Amino acid sequence: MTLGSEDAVARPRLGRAPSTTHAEISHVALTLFMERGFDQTTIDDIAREAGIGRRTLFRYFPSKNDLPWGDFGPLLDRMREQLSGMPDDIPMMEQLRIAVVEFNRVPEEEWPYHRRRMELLLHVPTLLAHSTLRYASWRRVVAEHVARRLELPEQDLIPQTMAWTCLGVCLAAYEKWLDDGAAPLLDLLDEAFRLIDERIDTKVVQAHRGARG
Amino acid sequence: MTLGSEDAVARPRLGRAPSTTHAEISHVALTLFMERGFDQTTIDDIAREAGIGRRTLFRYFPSKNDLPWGDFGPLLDRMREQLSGMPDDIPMMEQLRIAVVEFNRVPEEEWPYHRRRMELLLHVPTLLAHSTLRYASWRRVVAEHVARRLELPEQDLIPQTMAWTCLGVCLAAYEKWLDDGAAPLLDLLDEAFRLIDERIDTKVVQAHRGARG
DNA sequence: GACACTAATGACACTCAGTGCCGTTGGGAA
DNA sequence: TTCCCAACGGCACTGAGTGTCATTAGTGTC
Repeated sequence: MTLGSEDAVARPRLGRAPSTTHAEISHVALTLFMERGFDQTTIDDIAREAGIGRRTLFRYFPSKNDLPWGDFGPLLDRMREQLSGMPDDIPMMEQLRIAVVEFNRVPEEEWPYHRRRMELLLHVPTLLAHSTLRYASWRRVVAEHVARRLELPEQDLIPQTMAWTCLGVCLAAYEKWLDDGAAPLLDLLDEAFRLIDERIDTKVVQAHRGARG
Repeated sequence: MTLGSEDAVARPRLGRAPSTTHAEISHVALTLFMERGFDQTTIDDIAREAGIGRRTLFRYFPSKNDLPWGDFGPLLDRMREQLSGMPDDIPMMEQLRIAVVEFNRVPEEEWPYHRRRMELLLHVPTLLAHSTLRYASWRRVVAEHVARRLELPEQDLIPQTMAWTCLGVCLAAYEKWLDDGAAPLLDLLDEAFRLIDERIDTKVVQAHRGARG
């Protein structure tokens, strides 16, 4: 859930060079969004501030809602690879915990932007809604892994529900991170997954017991 | 997750009478969306077909994305009441199952529309995204109940995660319902909740055992 | 039946997101 | 230098959503 690296990978030396990067535009947008609010910032404001044409901005990002996200695809690929390369002798929940924590690791220079990013994504209704589409591909990665691991079809109830649960855990950890501001994100995520791993099989039992006793 | 009753409750007999209802507009919209596709249907198309002005349509629904939903608020209130009035001697997961099944009960005359509605909400990206905002209030109701029941703060990890899990279960059941088309929705929901209730405490253990053994 | 009150309606104008089109720009290769 | 090609940016257009305001149509009163 971070912005990812610059786009400068290895251009096949042909045609005019790009005049900017996803990261640069995203940073400008994040700053303006935090200053004026998401709805009060127009695409023209951002384009002007970034020193590019409005039309160009829409070539980098398909919509205003995508601006805070930066470049999401590569991160997802990395997580998929990491999960599929995970040794089988690790318990599933632990695999998921490790992969999720790793997925959320952000280069230090991105930290201030990452906080703004998540602040916006979780609290601006429009962005909250749009995020669903990103989360859907993320959940897919989790569901795939769980399905493979438990030898079930991906569409089965267990992998699907597990993916939703993982997403919920992550978002709860993010909320906490934004709230108290002191604890490092990765610690919170790690802790949350351990807690769920430990309690997920007892919380329902507790409820039963509480009801029966 | 249905459209709910007509708006004709008990108008305080003053001023001009409304010329239509949420349900009526929603039905017109659902029909057009299914015929031409969501993106290919404009607000003007719907207003014209419903025989009202474009401006009037926006007084009934705040956005195009809200058209399939109808009137959601009252349903949510009903579920909240039902959960809070639930006897304590019923296990929590069973309480949730009953409330969720009841929440999804739809009057028979709504059935054909309900199918279109869910088809759209789950498969049109824009609507899928927008639904998040509705789901958020739904999750809140679940989280509130779980928190009260387990005597935890609502913001705690367990209630939050439980709410996400319930949402995931519901959506998985809905997907299945749309897919095979034969089984009644309420049966699928009931079945899914029972399955999760039964397996949620073993699935992780299975994974552990599978890994260790 | 005329009048007053009030709420719903619809027409108009406006902002802004997003798209298609097309001529321009500038870096690398021949 | 010239050619090639991708990135750029301007322009015009569609469609969602909003603010404003005059009009319409019920209800109660005289």
